[in-house]
Amino acid sequence: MHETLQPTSNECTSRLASISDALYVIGGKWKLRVIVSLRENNKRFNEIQRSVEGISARVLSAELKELEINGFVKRVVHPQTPVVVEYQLTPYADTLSGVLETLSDWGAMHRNKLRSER
Amino acid sequence: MHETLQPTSNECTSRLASISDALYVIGGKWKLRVIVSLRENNKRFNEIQRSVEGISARVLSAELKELEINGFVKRVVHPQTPVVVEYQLTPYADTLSGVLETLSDWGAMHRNKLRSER
DNA sequence: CGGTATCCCACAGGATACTG
DNA sequence: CAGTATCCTGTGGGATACCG
Repeated sequence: MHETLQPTSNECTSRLASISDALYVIGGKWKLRVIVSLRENNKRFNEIQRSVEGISARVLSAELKELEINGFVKRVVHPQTPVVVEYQLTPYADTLSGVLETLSDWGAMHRNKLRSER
Repeated sequence: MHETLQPTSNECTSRLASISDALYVIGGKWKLRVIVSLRENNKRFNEIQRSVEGISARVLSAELKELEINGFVKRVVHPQTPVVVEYQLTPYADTLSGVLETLSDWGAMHRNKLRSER
């Protein structure tokens, strides 16, 4: 059961498909950033918008809807006055922890590499 | 040194930045797919194009250039006749292994989840 | 084969204004 | 605050043709 020295072509072809599957739901410019913001305990619409630099209300609204449809986010309305809306990550969103971790670790490493090169 | 139960807000803010850094170079529709294809030992232009479903020559050409600029790919010309061009992943591209692995694992898991739900 | 050149357009997404 | 509506632009990227 030795592994990962050099994956076979078939293994890699399926990797290509799996990567595509992943990118289909969490790809794009904003999805992961919004999720990370939610993990940061930004739960309110405007909080999220402020923390995700550059996203517009219209786009954030759309992204949150997609994330909800795909089971990552739950929209909770607290019927007080004034009404408070809260976005929560679902347990399913936690399955992304590994992805987020390796990606942000890599991003940090890459940034450091660039800095040290200049 | 316990960790990762609930990251602090600051840790997460920097995660947001790191994720953005990562997405800046490997985000977008094609970058990771092209890299995976190269790992699959597709080294020739047309091989890559055939394996990455849907990519056009123009776009693949542009992606390969960006990947080269960012240090993931090396373009090697073998001066035979006819000339053969080969694209190779650099050692630096290997630093993406973890990202690719978690992402494709997650993609496979997600696909299975969707299938079992229908 | 390994691309480049052109042309074109759908659509992601920004800006701004507005609403309950 | 939590969005929606409108309008508009940029550009990612497809199609096709062509070249050394």
